Amino acid sequence: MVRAPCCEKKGLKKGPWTLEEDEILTSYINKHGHSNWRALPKDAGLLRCGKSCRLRWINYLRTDIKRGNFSNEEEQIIIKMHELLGNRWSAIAAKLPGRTDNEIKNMWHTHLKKRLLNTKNNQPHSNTKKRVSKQKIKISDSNANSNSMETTSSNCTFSSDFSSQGKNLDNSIICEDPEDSFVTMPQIDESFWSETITDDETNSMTISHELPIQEYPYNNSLENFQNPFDDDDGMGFWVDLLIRSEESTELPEF
DNA sequence: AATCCGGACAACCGCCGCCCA
DNA sequence: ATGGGCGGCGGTTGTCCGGAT
Repeated sequence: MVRAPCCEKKGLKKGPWTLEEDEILTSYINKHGHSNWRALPKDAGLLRCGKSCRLRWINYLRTDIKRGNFSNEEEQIIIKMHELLGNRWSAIAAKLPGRTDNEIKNMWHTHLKKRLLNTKNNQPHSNTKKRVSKQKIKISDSNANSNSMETTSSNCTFSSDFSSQGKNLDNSIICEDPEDSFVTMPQIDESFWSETITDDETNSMTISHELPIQEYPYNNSLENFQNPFDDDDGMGFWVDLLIRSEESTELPEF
Protein backbone atom coordinates (compact mmCIF):
# COMPACT_ATOMS: atom_id res chain seq x y z
CA MET A 1 0.00 0.00 0.00
CA VAL A 2 1.32 3.41 -0.86
CA ARG A 3 -1.40 5.55 0.62
CA ALA A 4 -0.70 7.64 3.63
CA PRO A 5 -1.92 6.32 6.95
CA CYS A 6 -5.35 7.45 7.98
CA CYS A 7 -6.03 10.18 10.48
CA GLU A 8 -2.84 11.52 11.82
CA LYS A 9 -4.27 13.49 14.69
CA LYS A 10 -1.13 15.00 16.12
CA GLY A 11 -1.32 18.72 16.34
CA LEU A 12 -4.58 18.95 14.51
CA LYS A 13 -7.02 21.52 15.71
CA LYS A 14 -10.52 20.69 16.87
CA GLY A 15 -13.56 22.69 17.79
CA PRO A 16 -15.29 25.61 16.15
CA TRP A 17 -13.88 26.97 12.93
CA THR A 18 -12.52 30.47 12.84
CA LEU A 19 -13.28 33.01 10.16
CA GLU A 20 -9.70 32.77 8.99
CA GLU A 21 -9.90 29.01 8.60
CA ASP A 22 -13.15 29.36 6.70
CA GLU A 23 -11.52 31.80 4.34
CA ILE A 24 -8.56 29.53 3.74
CA LEU A 25 -10.73 26.51 3.10
CA THR A 26 -13.15 28.36 0.86
CA SER A 27 -10.49 29.98 -1.24
CA TYR A 28 -8.57 26.74 -1.57
CA ILE A 29 -11.60 24.77 -2.71
CA ASN A 30 -12.69 27.52 -5.07
CA LYS A 31 -9.25 27.37 -6.60
CA HIS A 32 -8.39 23.68 -6.53
CA GLY A 33 -11.58 21.81 -5.78
CA HIS A 34 -11.75 19.02 -3.24
CA SER A 35 -10.74 15.85 -4.99
CA ASN A 36 -8.79 14.60 -2.00
CA TRP A 37 -10.08 15.61 1.41
CA ARG A 38 -7.23 13.97 3.22
CA ALA A 39 -4.57 15.92 1.36
CA LEU A 40 -6.55 19.12 1.32
CA PRO A 41 -5.80 20.52 4.79
CA LYS A 42 -2.10 19.99 4.34
CA ASP A 43 -2.08 21.58 0.90
CA ALA A 44 -4.23 24.45 2.06
CA GLY A 45 -2.20 25.00 5.20
CA LEU A 46 -4.94 24.12 7.63
CA LEU A 47 -4.34 22.33 10.92
CA ARG A 48 -7.47 20.27 10.51
CA CYS A 49 -8.14 16.73 9.47
CA GLY A 50 -9.71 16.07 6.10
CA LYS A 51 -12.92 14.96 7.65
CA SER A 52 -13.29 18.17 9.54
CA CYS A 53 -12.67 20.17 6.36
CA ARG A 54 -15.17 18.13 4.43
CA LEU A 55 -17.80 18.57 7.10
CA ARG A 56 -17.22 22.28 7.36
CA TRP A 57 -17.48 22.70 3.61
CA ILE A 58 -20.52 20.52 3.12
CA ASN A 59 -22.49 21.74 6.10
CA TYR A 60 -21.59 25.39 6.15
CA LEU A 61 -19.37 26.91 3.51
CA ARG A 62 -20.85 25.61 0.28
CA THR A 63 -22.45 28.42 -1.66
CA ASP A 64 -25.55 26.46 -2.59
CA ILE A 65 -26.66 25.93 0.97
CA LYS A 66 -30.05 27.30 1.80
CA ARG A 67 -29.91 28.75 5.26
CA GLY A 68 -32.64 29.96 7.51
CA ASN A 69 -35.74 28.38 8.95
CA PHE A 70 -37.32 25.39 7.32
CA SER A 71 -40.51 26.10 5.48
CA ASN A 72 -43.66 24.20 6.33
CA GLU A 73 -43.35 22.35 3.05
CA GLU A 74 -39.82 21.33 3.84
CA GLU A 75 -40.83 20.15 7.29
CA GLN A 76 -43.60 18.03 5.93
CA ILE A 77 -41.37 16.51 3.31
CA ILE A 78 -38.89 15.60 6.02
CA ILE A 79 -41.61 14.01 8.12
CA LYS A 80 -42.99 12.01 5.25
CA MET A 81 -39.61 10.99 3.94
CA HIS A 82 -38.63 9.90 7.42
CA GLU A 83 -41.73 7.75 7.62
CA LEU A 84 -40.63 6.03 4.46
CA LEU A 85 -36.86 5.95 4.74
CA GLY A 86 -36.15 6.13 8.44
CA ASN A 87 -32.97 7.85 9.60
CA ARG A 88 -31.46 8.05 6.16
CA TRP A 89 -30.67 11.70 6.47
CA SER A 90 -28.53 11.94 3.41
CA ALA A 91 -31.30 10.44 1.29
CA ILE A 92 -33.79 12.88 2.76
CA ALA A 93 -31.36 15.74 2.22
CA ALA A 94 -31.08 14.75 -1.43
CA LYS A 95 -34.74 15.63 -1.77
CA LEU A 96 -34.32 19.05 -0.27
CA PRO A 97 -31.92 21.06 -2.39
CA GLY A 98 -29.79 23.35 -0.33
CA ARG A 99 -30.34 21.48 2.92
CA THR A 100 -27.68 19.29 4.48
CA ASP A 101 -28.15 15.96 6.18
CA ASN A 102 -26.78 17.43 9.38
CA GLU A 103 -29.26 20.27 9.29
CA ILE A 104 -32.14 17.91 8.64
CA LYS A 105 -30.97 15.57 11.36
CA ASN A 106 -30.82 18.43 13.84
CA MET A 107 -34.21 19.65 12.71
CA TRP A 108 -35.67 16.21 13.25
CA HIS A 109 -34.24 15.76 16.71
CA THR A 110 -35.04 19.22 17.98
CA HIS A 111 -38.44 19.85 16.43
CA LEU A 112 -40.18 17.24 14.37
CA LYS A 113 -39.53 14.20 16.55
CA LYS A 114 -41.17 15.86 19.52
CA ARG A 115 -44.19 16.85 17.50
CA LEU A 116 -44.69 13.36 16.19
CA LEU A 117 -44.25 11.96 19.67
CA ASN A 118 -46.88 14.27 21.05
CA THR A 119 -49.26 13.36 18.29
CA LYS A 120 -48.84 9.66 18.74
CA ASN A 121 -49.47 10.03 22.46
CA ASN A 122 -52.74 11.71 21.50
CA GLN A 123 -51.89 14.69 23.57
CA PRO A 124 -54.30 17.55 23.19
CA HIS A 125 -53.06 20.56 21.33
CA SER A 126 -51.79 22.85 23.98
CA ASN A 127 -52.20 25.86 21.77
CA THR A 128 -52.19 26.78 18.15
CA LYS A 129 -48.95 28.56 18.07
CA LYS A 130 -45.50 27.62 17.04
CA ARG A 131 -42.53 29.60 18.07
CA VAL A 132 -40.41 30.95 15.31
CA SER A 133 -36.88 31.57 16.33
CA LYS A 134 -35.16 34.55 14.90
CA GLN A 135 -32.43 33.59 12.53
CA LYS A 136 -29.19 34.54 14.08
CA ILE A 137 -26.03 33.61 12.33
CA LYS A 138 -22.88 33.13 14.28
CA ILE A 139 -19.40 33.03 12.92
CA SER A 140 -17.31 31.21 15.39
CA ASP A 141 -14.01 32.82 16.07
CA SER A 142 -12.32 34.62 18.86
CA ASN A 143 -14.29 37.74 18.08
CA ALA A 144 -17.59 35.97 18.04
CA ASN A 145 -19.32 38.74 19.91
CA SER A 146 -19.11 41.00 16.94
CA ASN A 147 -20.05 38.46 14.35
CA SER A 148 -23.73 38.01 14.91
CA MET A 149 -25.98 40.07 12.76
CA GLU A 150 -29.64 40.57 13.21
CA THR A 151 -32.02 43.31 12.31
CA THR A 152 -35.67 43.48 13.16
CA SER A 153 -38.42 45.50 11.60
CA SER A 154 -41.96 45.84 12.87
CA ASN A 155 -43.16 42.32 12.35
CA CYS A 156 -40.52 40.60 10.33
CA THR A 157 -36.99 39.62 11.04
CA PHE A 158 -34.59 40.03 8.21
CA SER A 159 -31.50 38.01 8.64
CA SER A 160 -28.43 37.87 6.57
CA ASP A 161 -26.02 35.05 6.69
CA PHE A 162 -22.54 36.34 6.30
CA SER A 163 -20.15 33.51 6.14
CA SER A 164 -16.56 33.54 5.14
CA GLN A 165 -15.21 36.46 3.17
CA GLY A 166 -18.30 38.41 4.00
CA LYS A 167 -20.18 36.41 1.44
CA ASN A 168 -23.90 36.52 1.81
CA LEU A 169 -24.99 32.92 1.49
CA ASP A 170 -28.63 33.54 2.01
CA ASN A 171 -31.08 36.22 2.88
CA SER A 172 -34.19 35.06 4.58
CA ILE A 173 -37.21 36.82 5.93
CA ILE A 174 -38.97 35.36 8.88
CA CYS A 175 -42.43 36.78 9.40
CA GLU A 176 -43.76 36.73 12.87
CA ASP A 177 -47.01 37.53 14.50
CA PRO A 178 -46.62 41.17 15.39
CA GLU A 179 -48.35 40.71 18.72
CA ASP A 180 -46.32 38.09 20.40
CA SER A 181 -43.66 36.79 18.10
CA PHE A 182 -45.55 33.63 17.34
CA VAL A 183 -47.17 32.49 14.17
CA THR A 184 -50.57 30.90 14.25
CA MET A 185 -50.71 27.48 12.75
CA PRO A 186 -53.91 25.90 11.44
CA GLN A 187 -55.15 22.59 12.70
CA ILE A 188 -55.52 19.62 10.48
CA ASP A 189 -57.13 16.28 10.92
CA GLU A 190 -55.36 13.61 12.96
CA SER A 191 -55.69 11.24 10.02
CA PHE A 192 -52.84 13.18 8.50
CA TRP A 193 -50.52 11.11 10.63
CA SER A 194 -52.11 7.73 10.14
CA GLU A 195 -52.22 7.07 6.46
CA THR A 196 -53.33 3.57 5.68
CA ILE A 197 -50.86 1.79 3.47
CA THR A 198 -52.27 -0.79 1.12
CA ASP A 199 -50.39 -3.84 -0.01
CA ASP A 200 -49.74 -2.27 -3.35
CA GLU A 201 -48.37 0.82 -1.73
CA THR A 202 -46.20 -1.20 0.58
CA ASN A 203 -44.75 -2.94 -2.41
CA SER A 204 -44.03 0.38 -3.95
CA MET A 205 -42.22 1.45 -0.83
CA THR A 206 -40.06 -1.63 -0.91
CA ILE A 207 -39.13 -1.03 -4.48
CA SER A 208 -38.43 2.62 -3.89
CA HIS A 209 -35.83 1.81 -1.27
CA GLU A 210 -33.79 0.02 -3.84
CA LEU A 211 -33.84 2.77 -6.38
CA PRO A 212 -31.12 5.36 -6.58
CA ILE A 213 -31.95 8.63 -4.96
CA GLN A 214 -33.08 11.18 -7.46
CA GLU A 215 -33.79 14.83 -7.22
CA TYR A 216 -37.26 15.99 -7.98
CA PRO A 217 -38.20 19.48 -8.98
CA TYR A 218 -39.00 21.07 -5.68
CA ASN A 219 -39.89 24.70 -6.13
CA ASN A 220 -40.50 25.74 -2.57
CA SER A 221 -44.14 24.99 -2.90
CA LEU A 222 -46.09 21.80 -2.96
CA GLU A 223 -48.38 23.38 -5.50
CA ASN A 224 -45.39 23.18 -7.79
CA PHE A 225 -44.53 19.72 -6.66
CA GLN A 226 -43.98 17.61 -9.74
CA ASN A 227 -43.72 13.88 -9.55
CA PRO A 228 -40.93 12.74 -11.84
CA PHE A 229 -41.34 9.13 -10.83
CA ASP A 230 -45.01 8.51 -11.56
CA ASP A 231 -46.10 5.06 -10.55
CA ASP A 232 -44.34 3.14 -13.23
CA ASP A 233 -41.08 2.88 -11.42
CA GLY A 234 -42.43 2.42 -7.95
CA MET A 235 -41.37 5.80 -6.63
CA GLY A 236 -44.78 7.29 -6.94
CA PHE A 237 -46.04 6.26 -3.57
CA TRP A 238 -44.20 8.61 -1.33
CA VAL A 239 -44.66 11.48 -3.69
CA ASP A 240 -48.37 10.77 -3.83
CA LEU A 241 -48.42 10.54 -0.08
CA LEU A 242 -46.86 13.93 0.20
CA ILE A 243 -49.26 15.46 -2.23
CA ARG A 244 -52.31 13.82 -0.68
CA SER A 245 -51.39 15.11 2.72
CA GLU A 246 -50.96 18.55 1.34
CA GLU A 247 -54.50 19.79 1.05
CA SER A 248 -53.19 22.17 3.60
CA THR A 249 -49.62 23.29 3.19
CA GLU A 250 -49.33 23.93 6.89
CA LEU A 251 -48.10 21.79 9.72
CA PRO A 252 -50.46 20.25 12.24
CA GLU A 253 -50.64 21.64 15.74
CA PHE A 254 -49.53 20.04 18.93
C1' DA B 1 -27.31 41.01 38.30
C1' DA B 2 -26.15 36.37 38.70
C1' DT B 3 -27.10 31.76 38.04
C1' DC B 4 -29.41 27.87 36.15
C1' DC B 5 -31.49 25.32 32.58
C1' DG B 6 -32.98 23.79 28.22
C1' DG B 7 -33.03 24.41 23.19
C1' DA B 8 -30.53 24.80 18.96
C1' DC B 9 -26.96 23.64 16.11
C1' DA B 10 -22.07 22.98 14.87
C1' DA B 11 -18.70 19.64 15.11
C1' DC B 12 -16.72 15.18 16.32
C1' DC B 13 -16.57 10.09 16.45
C1' DG B 14 -16.90 5.62 14.83
C1' DC B 15 -18.55 2.55 11.53
C1' DC B 16 -19.29 0.94 6.84
C1' DG B 17 -18.85 0.28 1.94
C1' DC B 18 -16.33 1.28 -2.10
C1' DC B 19 -12.22 1.56 -4.55
C1' DC B 20 -7.52 0.94 -5.54
C1' DA B 21 -2.85 -0.97 -5.15
C1' DA C 1 -8.44 -12.03 -3.98
C1' DT C 2 -7.13 -9.19 -0.32
C1' DG C 3 -6.15 -5.51 2.75
C1' DG C 4 -6.18 -0.82 3.75
C1' DG C 5 -7.27 4.14 2.65
C1' DC C 6 -10.83 7.24 1.90
C1' DG C 7 -15.31 9.34 1.66
C1' DG C 8 -19.81 9.24 3.34
C1' DC C 9 -23.17 8.50 6.79
C1' DG C 10 -25.64 8.41 11.24
C1' DG C 11 -25.25 8.91 16.18
C1' DT C 12 -23.59 11.59 19.73
C1' DT C 13 -21.41 15.31 22.13
C1' DG C 14 -20.00 20.07 23.04
C1' DT C 15 -20.88 24.77 23.08
C1' DC C 16 -23.41 28.83 22.77
C1' DC C 17 -27.34 31.53 23.71
C1' DG C 18 -31.70 33.11 25.46
C1' DG C 19 -35.24 32.70 28.81
C1' DA C 20 -36.56 31.71 33.52
C1' DT C 21 -35.80 32.10 38.29
